[in-house]
Amino acid sequence: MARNTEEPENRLSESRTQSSDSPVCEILCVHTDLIESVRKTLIPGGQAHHLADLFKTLGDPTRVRIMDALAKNEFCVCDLAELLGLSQSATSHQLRVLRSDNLVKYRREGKMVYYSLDDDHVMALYREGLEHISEGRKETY
Amino acid sequence: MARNTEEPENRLSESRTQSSDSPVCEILCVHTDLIESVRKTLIPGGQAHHLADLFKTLGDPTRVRIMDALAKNEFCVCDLAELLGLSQSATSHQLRVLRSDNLVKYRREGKMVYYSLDDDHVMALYREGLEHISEGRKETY
DNA sequence: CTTATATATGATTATATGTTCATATGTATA
DNA sequence: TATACATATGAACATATAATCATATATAAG
Repeated sequence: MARNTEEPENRLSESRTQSSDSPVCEILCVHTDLIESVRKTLIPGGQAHHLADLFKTLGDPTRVRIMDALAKNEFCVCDLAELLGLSQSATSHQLRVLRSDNLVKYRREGKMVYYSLDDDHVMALYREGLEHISEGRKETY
Repeated sequence: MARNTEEPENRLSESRTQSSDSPVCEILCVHTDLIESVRKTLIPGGQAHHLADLFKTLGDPTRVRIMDALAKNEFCVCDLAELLGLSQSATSHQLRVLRSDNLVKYRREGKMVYYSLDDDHVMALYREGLEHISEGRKETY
């Protein structure tokens, strides 16, 4: 885990290399060893991109509302559109985005396609977000 | 919880009102009662917007990498910039975004400002996302 | 007060993206 | 095959946003 309680500890024992020639700290300002040690544990760029895509997919009000509806019941596209006041096209486009990140699954039944959350894991992710915003902060909207 | 296992149950006992006059299902195609019942439980638009903002904030590779670094240690802005290969300005801008959603907190120490994850809850949210993408799906990148 | 440095921020620009419109695909039925 | 309808999708457009650049603010030291 991270330590962010009291004072910086190992932080102070670092081999500082304050580059006093650069106007803004271009090379590095502090804690070389710490940086090098943490650098090895960082998420690879590809994974970061991938994870960002997942969150980005959830980062749209329409898709949140779709997720919220599907968290309560499975729905066909037309029901979803009616329920959320969206066009059929917009709904389908958004479902496609959710599908691409494996957030929802679907099953065909005749002409209709029923969508639902992909698994309980997705539900957990969604609820974790809900919890965060329910902590009494950022009372906008 | 949602039921999305076997066949639609209550779904079939609905008072269908298939509008056979509209070319594309504009009013509603199916399951009127279900829709009305679920509609009452839907997340309010403001909250949906708010939650989307939270996810959107996490939906950028740079911010994911910042979160990842802060999940391991607190860092001053300059360290973060060096660690992630970002400009000071870009780093600061992104930290501002993370701050606005209460994902990170900071403390001042002299000229420097140290950032860390806001709380363990944020860590849980981040890890929930990490888990999702680590399930062997979407092996792009 | 002046200088130096760490951080924050406004403006600009290039890129990404959500919706709409039109149309295509898939399925059922006559 | 032809028609109807549920869903999917490509193109276009308007809006959002991340990085850069320039500059402002904040703190420390002289």
